[in-house]
Amino acid sequence: MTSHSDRIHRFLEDEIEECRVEDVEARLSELDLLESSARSERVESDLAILSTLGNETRYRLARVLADAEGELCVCELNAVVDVSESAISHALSDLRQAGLVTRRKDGRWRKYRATPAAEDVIASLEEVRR
Amino acid sequence: MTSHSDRIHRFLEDEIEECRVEDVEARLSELDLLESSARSERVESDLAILSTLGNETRYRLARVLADAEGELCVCELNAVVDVSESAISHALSDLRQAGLVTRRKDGRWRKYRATPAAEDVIASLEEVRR
DNA sequence: ATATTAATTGAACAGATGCTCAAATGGATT
DNA sequence: AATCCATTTGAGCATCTGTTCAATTAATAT
Repeated sequence: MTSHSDRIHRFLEDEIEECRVEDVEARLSELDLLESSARSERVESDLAILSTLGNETRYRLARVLADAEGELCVCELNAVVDVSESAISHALSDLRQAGLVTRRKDGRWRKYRATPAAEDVIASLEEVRR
Repeated sequence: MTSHSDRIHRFLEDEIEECRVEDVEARLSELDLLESSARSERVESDLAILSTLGNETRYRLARVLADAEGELCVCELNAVVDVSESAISHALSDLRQAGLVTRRKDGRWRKYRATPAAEDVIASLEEVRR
């Protein structure tokens, strides 16, 4: 920990003319503030969303559901993503847990739908590409 | 593959009154269209962004950089994220490869900055939370 | 030139992840 | 109730990931 402070000290000496212990401490607490604004609750939920979508099978399922603008049956998703039924079921379960899809039972069929969260994140990626 | 078609056939029989082979084929090609609109080039870049941000160390670094609204030195990031220098360096390298941060050399210091891509995706997660 | 320091790179390894197979569940039909 | 079928669940396993340690690179200072 002290080695961090030392390095910050030398860094600040390069950046500003004079650097005192107080300056280092001030900078460190600014940085702490930036970090802590990433509240742990939020971090957890963001990480769940990002890491869940960061897998090809789950990403494709989420995209198809978002693009479908309505519900799709598991059997339809099965026809579209090329892994086993079991893998799709696992993937949908993960997506559901991350709040990215919802499920509705309809007789023996199960119908899934993308949530606004999934739509927003996917839309932002579209945005990123201009 | 035929088992998929069979299941879709039964599904469509449940959904609409009459279901012919053409209906199944029509539905399958609609689904194919949805899937293929996820162009492979795009899929690759989206997956890089999502899976890169979907790790706590990299996510925290990206957030701090995005919130900083300017560049930060590696030594500053080091003070903020609690893993080894080496791990931070690896993480920054991954973020850079995914187009989420840029690097500038300044003497012996290296300064990183979040890209608009990182800012957009992180902002969309903020949005998701209302 | 030599030493010091900031940052990066590569190897190695523990732990996480994502898939498939087999079995289980629960609705609908006979 | 017995069977069929869509989907889910759990176990097992190969692969991928993320970290640390040790060594390296490159810029500065002595």
